[in-house]
Amino acid sequence: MKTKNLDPIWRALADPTRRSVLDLLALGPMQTGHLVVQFPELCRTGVMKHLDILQDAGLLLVRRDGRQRWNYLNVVPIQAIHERWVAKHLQPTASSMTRLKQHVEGKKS
Amino acid sequence: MKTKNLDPIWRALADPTRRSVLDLLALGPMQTGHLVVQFPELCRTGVMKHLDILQDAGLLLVRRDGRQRWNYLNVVPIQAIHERWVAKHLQPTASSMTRLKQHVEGKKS
DNA sequence: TTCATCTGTCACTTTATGGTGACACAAGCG
DNA sequence: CGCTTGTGTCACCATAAAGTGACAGATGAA
Repeated sequence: MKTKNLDPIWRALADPTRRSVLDLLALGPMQTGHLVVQFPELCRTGVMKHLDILQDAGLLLVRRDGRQRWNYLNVVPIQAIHERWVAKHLQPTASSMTRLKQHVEGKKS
Repeated sequence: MKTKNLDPIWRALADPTRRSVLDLLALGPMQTGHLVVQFPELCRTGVMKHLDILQDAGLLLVRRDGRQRWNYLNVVPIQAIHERWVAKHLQPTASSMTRLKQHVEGKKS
């Protein structure tokens, strides 16, 4: 497998509005219009631009049904960031999770 | 404890250069000048602006020694992001780590 | 068909961000 | 004292990004 670039994912996650969108989608898929009304301080076009960025990052999956568009959360990119960056930096600290993992695996080093 | 805002942390992590800085500091503390030469495509001022942003996010700790400044990596904000955001989103998927954890703990639910 | 609804797209403005050069300053060293 | 070294700071520029209104298209209902 080729090494995917994490930059678009980081960029997408940088914005608080986009993270709110992901939080909403974590509750279940939503159609665009219903997602827009969750952000009264923004216009529809503004929200849709955020959705585009999330989609480009692979965090948002889209399924069309008639004239409605359903937006799904995809956690795979989050997992990629976690495994290829966050975990790497937290490893030296020996967090509870990694310590537990090493304990179970029978400490190889 | 009051709920700290994660926004500056996300913003700091959004830039690839800043993530490279953190990668370097993960190897050990460095003084600013030595950090600057690691980025030949940037000028000193540019690197220092990145350091400022990292410092504001709490990802970078500074200790002065005479006319030299030593930059330290601080993983606590990364841990905060992991615990208060990443883990929350990865939980429903039951990643290998969490599945393992639940297995060991004797599946409470 | 006619109309309302949901979505897509375009041009545009404004603000934030990344990046640079110039200057200033204090700490060491001769 | 002078001089170099390592930082700090300021004004400035170019570009990216957030945000908006207007218009167009396609679907579904009456």
